[in-house]
Amino acid sequence: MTILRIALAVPLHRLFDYLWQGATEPVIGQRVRVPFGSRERIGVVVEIASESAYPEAQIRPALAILDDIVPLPPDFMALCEFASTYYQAPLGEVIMQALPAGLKRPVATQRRAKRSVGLNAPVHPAPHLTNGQVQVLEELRCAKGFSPFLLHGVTGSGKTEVYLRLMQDVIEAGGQVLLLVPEINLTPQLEERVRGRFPGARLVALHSDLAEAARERNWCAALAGEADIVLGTRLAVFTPMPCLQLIVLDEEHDTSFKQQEGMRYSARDVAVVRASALAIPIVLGSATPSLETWANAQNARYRLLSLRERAHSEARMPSMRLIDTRKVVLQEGMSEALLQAIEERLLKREQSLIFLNRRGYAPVLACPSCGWISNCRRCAANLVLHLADRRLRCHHCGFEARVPSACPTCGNQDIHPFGRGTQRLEAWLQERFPTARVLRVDRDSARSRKQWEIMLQRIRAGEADILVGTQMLAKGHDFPKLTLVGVLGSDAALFAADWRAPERLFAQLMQVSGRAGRAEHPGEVLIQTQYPDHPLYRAVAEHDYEGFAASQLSERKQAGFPPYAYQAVLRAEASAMADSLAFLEKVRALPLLADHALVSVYDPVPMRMARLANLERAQLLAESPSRAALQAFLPRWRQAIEAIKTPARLRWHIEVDPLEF
DNA sequence: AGCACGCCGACT
DNA sequence: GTCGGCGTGCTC
Repeated sequence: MTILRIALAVPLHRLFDYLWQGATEPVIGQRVRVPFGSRERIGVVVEIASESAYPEAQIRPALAILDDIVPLPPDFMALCEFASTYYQAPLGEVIMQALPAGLKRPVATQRRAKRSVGLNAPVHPAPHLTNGQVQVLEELRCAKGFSPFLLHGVTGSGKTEVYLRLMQDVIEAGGQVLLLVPEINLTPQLEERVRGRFPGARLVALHSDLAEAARERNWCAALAGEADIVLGTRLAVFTPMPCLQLIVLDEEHDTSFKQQEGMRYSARDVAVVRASALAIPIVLGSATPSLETWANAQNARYRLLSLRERAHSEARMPSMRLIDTRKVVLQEGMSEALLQAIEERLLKREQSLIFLNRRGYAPVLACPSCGWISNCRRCAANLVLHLADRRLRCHHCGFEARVPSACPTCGNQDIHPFGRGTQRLEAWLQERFPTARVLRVDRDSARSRKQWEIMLQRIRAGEADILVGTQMLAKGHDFPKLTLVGVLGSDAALFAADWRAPERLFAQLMQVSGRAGRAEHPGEVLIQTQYPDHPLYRAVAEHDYEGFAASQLSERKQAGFPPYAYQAVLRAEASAMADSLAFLEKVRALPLLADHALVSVYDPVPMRMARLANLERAQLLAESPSRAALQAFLPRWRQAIEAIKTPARLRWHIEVDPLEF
């Protein structure tokens, strides 16, 4: 008797046994079509056994073993098993989320083995390396077996060139490379640059924007070993690659590497585990590494490599100025110094960027006579005024309403927008500098990837003088004519309840500063703040990541926060907060905590965004100074929670290593 | 998660 | 009299 133990995409932490009566010999990692309940499903063979613990009469025969693709390789299966255990996610869901949609459907759709057309990218010659790059490469090339590296280098220091050289070695030796980038960075520019350097190699992209057929084609090319380079976002960390010999993860601090739905994994952490299991090198790159990664570099778990200078020796670091807004008169939130700096750029036909991380016209609409403010009825959040299309919008759930002409509570016609967003700033700047071409770049003006591409091109071509943008504009783009960056409204993050906010603010400010002045033009950064003496701003002004990181890490150590503690949260959501909290109280009272002395479980608390899309959310934090202790606790905890009878319509999930609370 | 089965309210 | 609401339980 041949029993196939099958992983299916259901939220159950178990495998399903099926009888195999076919002529072919089954192999672990093959896809199978099986009857499941009243319908058919695709699953993956995880184990092959000669008997089953399940009542024999209830075992159904598997319908077919699918051989349209080669079996998923053992290292892929092992990676999924790791993720399943580490993140407390059912193995079937982990495996199936890694497959393209077409391979999960039980009805066989027509698949054409069409080769993706290699775009004829212009060939880019390899530039000359700086001394720093040469040194770093020398060290990287000595790597044997599992070697995690942190490549720390300021914007423009030439990290990408280092990746490309390293990739070249691997490709020439016949290996595959996995190049992971944050969502926003996956632009045709990067793809073209990589293609241009390896005209003979096959590069495939894997990200969520890809059409289903293209994604499947690319994924299959990776699995078949035909793709030399896989360039992808977080989901690509699970791409099966039989000859994988190098992983590069750029902008490792970027939070888009964290999956926020379903299995909430960190693609960066999974990538490191994958490299470790395969005994291959992995390079994490960043100008502002996450504190977790920095701590790993400090304690020598990762090897730290630094690029200290910009690759164009004539391109100096931008000069940084903090403008104390307590002492100056502001016009629409802008200081005279900043306005003057913009004016100068206009005269010199250079570009300015005003960074304001707040979309819309104004963050809230309010009635001064009765105190009404525009609230989302589904969330604990304000409705943001978007004057461009006269709508009030919730940035959390997407709820929209038209702008009322009078206060809905008291009828007062004199309601006002409060605060400032990018739209308001754009309008004002256009009025203030009537001959300048003002371009706003945020998620509203650059809705699709296509629109975003067009905007990037226009900026690069010098078709805009003043850019007003959110963090969209901060990340990894080269604007040769941009020499001034102004930062507005960043003080709020200094005092946010979220203890990771300073880390994010620092990274954001360094990143946006990096937009100023590349190539031959020196850059200038003006940060408007009421706290010019705050240590975070001082560190930013001095380009002092290391000092900032050291002080943050010592604070974290003092407070017992990650990376000096390991965390998992249990989150519950229901239509009433009382239900969510009551459920978590029940979990809190579970007796098994006594067995896990090194694990603490705190009291249930409402989440920071307590109400989202009509769901009231609360959470319970589990914490331990030992990752092993937490990992031992989690499966037992999860099982005990599963046994609790949950009130109707209450949903819960566990998130390991949460980034937000 | 689906999807069936099952038991109570307003409709042709 | 039935269509359908979503609570409950099961899936090898």
